[in-house]
Amino acid sequence: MSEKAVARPGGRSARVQQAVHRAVRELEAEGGRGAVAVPAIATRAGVTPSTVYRRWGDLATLLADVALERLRPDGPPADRGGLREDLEAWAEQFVEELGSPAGRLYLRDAVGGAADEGVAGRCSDYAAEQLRAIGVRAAGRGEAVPGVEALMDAVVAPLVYRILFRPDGLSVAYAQGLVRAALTTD
Amino acid sequence: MSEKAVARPGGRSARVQQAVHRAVRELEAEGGRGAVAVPAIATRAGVTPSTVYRRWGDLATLLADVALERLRPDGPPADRGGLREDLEAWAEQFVEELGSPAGRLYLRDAVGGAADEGVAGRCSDYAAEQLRAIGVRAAGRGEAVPGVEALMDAVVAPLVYRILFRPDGLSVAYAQGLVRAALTTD
DNA sequence: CAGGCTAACGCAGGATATTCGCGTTAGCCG
DNA sequence: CGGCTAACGCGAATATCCTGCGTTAGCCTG
Repeated sequence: MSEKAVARPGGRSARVQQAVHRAVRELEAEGGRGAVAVPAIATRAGVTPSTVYRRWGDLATLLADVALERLRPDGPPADRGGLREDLEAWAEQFVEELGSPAGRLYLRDAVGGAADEGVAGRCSDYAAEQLRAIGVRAAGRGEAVPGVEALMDAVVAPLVYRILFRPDGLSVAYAQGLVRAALTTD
Repeated sequence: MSEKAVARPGGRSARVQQAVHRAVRELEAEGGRGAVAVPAIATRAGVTPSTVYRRWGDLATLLADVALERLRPDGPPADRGGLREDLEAWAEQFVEELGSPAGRLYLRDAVGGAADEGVAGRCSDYAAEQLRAIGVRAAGRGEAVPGVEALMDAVVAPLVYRILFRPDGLSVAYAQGLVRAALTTD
């Protein structure tokens, strides 16, 4: 199932996973996507290639796993005092993190994980969870909040679509426009 | 049905491309994604693997090329007499063609083409062109039409996002709901 | 704190896939 | 009809991927 919950959290498995993930990130940072190959990863992580193939199956699945880790939110979304401000701040960070060529690569890796179909779904769950937290906070302030599904359709989906299919038509201003439209058409 | 613009349209290059594309489709239909490998493709197409590698670079790029061909619209969008009806029909066909596991694969291939970044963009252009045609037709009838960009955000992006990231939350009814929301919030 | 138990690993060898140089060919063009 | 060039075929070298089998790390029971 999930690579996150390993059978023996403190043991060798966890060390190997950390070393391999780290090797992937380092190799990608140093030599770009072309330098990321299983034998090179294994060598840098201090394991044999067969270990990598056994754990992850193939390179695409490993990349999806690494991408999922990079896409996981660091913490709860920033609190700027109001629903609109919170959503705008969140969307701005989203664009800045994933709108870059590197960020686009992570998204592509998350989608491309062949064997582990659930990676993309969990990636989407991250965004939904952040939006839900913002909504709960706003509701606690007495604000009227749109549903998470509506926000996913109105904000997240257009942002992700443009990142993956139309990288040129993306900007912070565009993201903020999506947020405002989502809040006014309710 | 128009073939990709090659240097020598009627010559050997075009024949090789057709044979290779066809081999990819056949192998995928017969043995699934696992059966699609460059040597097998080359053998079936009657060429050598080196030809495939020289033309497309790697398997991901070739798959993106094939996916682009399958994603190309067959013709102008169906005319059902009204803007809302046309959009609903188009969205329904979109969901039925790309919401299947096979359709999802095409979309992923189009996104995954590494060297040829433009494939995803052209795929997006196909959708924009279809929506533009529907809009022009509606305008000719005197209807008020939303802009193509608005429709891309309100209809195409949510559909594609769900296909790639949340395959479970997809249905024709959902697509029609997107169309209606896009037409009422204007 | 010993000893068993099992998932995960290392190693080695083979199968498959990718890259490259070099000679050849198809088909456009004067 | 004959030259020119992009594209192809062939074959070898390299790299990557897969699998079986023995070994080890670390949890668990007593």
